[in-house]
Amino acid sequence: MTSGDGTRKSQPTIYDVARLAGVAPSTVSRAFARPGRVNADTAQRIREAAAQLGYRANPVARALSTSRTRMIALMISDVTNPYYSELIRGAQLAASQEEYTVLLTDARESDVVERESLERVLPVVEGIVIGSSRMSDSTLRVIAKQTPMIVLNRHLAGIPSVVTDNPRGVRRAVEHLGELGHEHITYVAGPEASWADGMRWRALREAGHELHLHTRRVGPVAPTLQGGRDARALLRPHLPTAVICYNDLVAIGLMRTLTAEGVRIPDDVSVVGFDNILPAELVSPGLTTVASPLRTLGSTAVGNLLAIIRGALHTTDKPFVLPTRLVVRESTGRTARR
Amino acid sequence: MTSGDGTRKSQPTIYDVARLAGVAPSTVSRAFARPGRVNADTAQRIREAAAQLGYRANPVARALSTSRTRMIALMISDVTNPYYSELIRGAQLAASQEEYTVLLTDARESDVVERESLERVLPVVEGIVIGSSRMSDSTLRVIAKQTPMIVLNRHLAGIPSVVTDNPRGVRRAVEHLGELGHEHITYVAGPEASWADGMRWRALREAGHELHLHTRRVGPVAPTLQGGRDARALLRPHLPTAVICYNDLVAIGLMRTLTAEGVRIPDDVSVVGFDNILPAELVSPGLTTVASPLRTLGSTAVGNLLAIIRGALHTTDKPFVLPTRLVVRESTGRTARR
DNA sequence: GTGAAAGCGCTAACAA
DNA sequence: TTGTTAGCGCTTTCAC
Repeated sequence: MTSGDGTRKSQPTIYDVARLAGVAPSTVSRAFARPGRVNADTAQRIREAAAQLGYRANPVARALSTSRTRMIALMISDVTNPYYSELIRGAQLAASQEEYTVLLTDARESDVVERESLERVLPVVEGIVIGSSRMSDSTLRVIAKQTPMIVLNRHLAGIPSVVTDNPRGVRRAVEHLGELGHEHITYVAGPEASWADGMRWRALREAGHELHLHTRRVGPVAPTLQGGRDARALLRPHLPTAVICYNDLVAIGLMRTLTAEGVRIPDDVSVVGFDNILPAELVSPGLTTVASPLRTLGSTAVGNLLAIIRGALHTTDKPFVLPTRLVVRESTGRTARR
Repeated sequence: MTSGDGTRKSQPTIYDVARLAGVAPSTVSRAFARPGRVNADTAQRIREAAAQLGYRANPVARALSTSRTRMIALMISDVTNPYYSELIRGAQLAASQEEYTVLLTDARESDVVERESLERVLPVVEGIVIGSSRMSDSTLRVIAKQTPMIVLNRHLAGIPSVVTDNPRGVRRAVEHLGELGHEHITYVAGPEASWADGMRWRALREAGHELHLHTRRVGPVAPTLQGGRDARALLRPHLPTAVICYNDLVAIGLMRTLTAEGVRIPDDVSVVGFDNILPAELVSPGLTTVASPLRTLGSTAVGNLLAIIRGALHTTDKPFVLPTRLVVRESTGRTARR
């Protein structure tokens, strides 16, 4: 079969190798799959023949008969968000270690796109990690029934998950702010559907209570730069001295708006984010943030997924918790006011 | 076949649908592939049967018999680099429009990883776009012989490519600097293997010549933040008043180092980058940069690739050129010195 | 240890 | 227009 410009020489098949090596095709197959079950010298002949012909197994054919494609899907809401860069990297790392390929499905912040790309990808992959999704818990459960699945930063009873230790991270941030003399902390909330958002706010309230700091919640806003800009309006009429934002993007958007108004950070207001994405260290002042181990998040998820695919029965229903740490930069400081 | 926890109910096949609809399997196949060639009511029956069973064609089986997987590969050197975020987005956009899936292969800045992931992915895809690659021209040509291919920001005789209009962009940057009173411009070079680097430096020299500005080249440095930091040392003993960097990351790295030293930007030195990645607008001062239409770059590449796959004979050998534009922010200004 | 043969689910001739 | 029949390239019993 030809296509495009010119003829593509079709790859040699297992039959070509078999003929050249003087064995049956099934023996060739065996030689690759279970080298132990074939005579040493036969195997040698086969390997030589294969090398000579430049034989490469056709993964599609293999997948058809074994129904193992050696592909997994990673579903995220927006490739463009720096949050996912490191996560993708981690996922790829873990996958390639076991010779798996990861199919990125980017929802582009749209649920119809999410559905479509999922449908396209689902029948091809052996499992899926949900990096983020707009789908409801029940929809996800339906899918999990069909294919191995693991979710990130979300808790779904019965479905294995990997999450970051929000409570501890928040606690550290609150302590930090407390030490700097702040008495009130305002939380700028992210999407209500976000499990992490709920966790963060709850942890903040609790930590505030324990440490005798007042906490308040405004929002929700979109988890984007624009969301951060929008948050400015929610901070009127009295600008708080300390605010913790749903994520770094929101924090950065807010900081920029504030700075443009002439508000000084951290002198007038301290700002804290979540995740520690690359821009957090690039902006001025540098953003203090509760860092997630993004890369590890990706690799752990894939590692666990692969284990499940291999047949591991994930006994525990508890989420796999990854540690966070507070990265202190210049966006937080002792308040001049009050 | 079961796997993992519990039994996965196997998907209905074309045979199930055929039986339920009371037709031959091939008719079912036809009904989906060429609805025109089947009776309206037969088609209707088939569709109903399929819907009732929840039938979904098995893409693997389809791919095996047609040798069309509806997948293409996008090869990049580093997912973590913000440069690729928008590019990936564009590629996905164009691909999903034609119901193709894109396989991201991330070289992680390593040539062995690049080779491996390419090998794994090549037999599965119908074509490949080279976003960036360490491979030599001749190696790429060998691959191009086997599969449709399109390269970005690189010129390979006989292989279709999409590039950004560096000359014009550089020209605009130089004019801008000239208007601000600068008389010397230093170029911080990127990787020597980079085609874009050569283009940029050459265009800079030419523009400088025409506009009677002195130009100088230092480097090369790595195309990263660290590269930008390293570039600082190359700017001794006399800090130039204007520098153009290979890309935004280098420019940002350099700016940060400079700022940390107390050098004022743009008062002491003006800095220009390339690409206009997200952080360029986030840093302070905002980075003046020659913007590439990143998303369009990705979508154009994929669009052209898909056209070739469909059998378009790409008559022209000339690269497809995309326009650039100068985005002026705060990192450039009138020099105080001289 | 090796070969023969059937089959994975779909498409593509070729007949009818 | 529809059904019949071979495959696509590989894996996997099951004999030998």
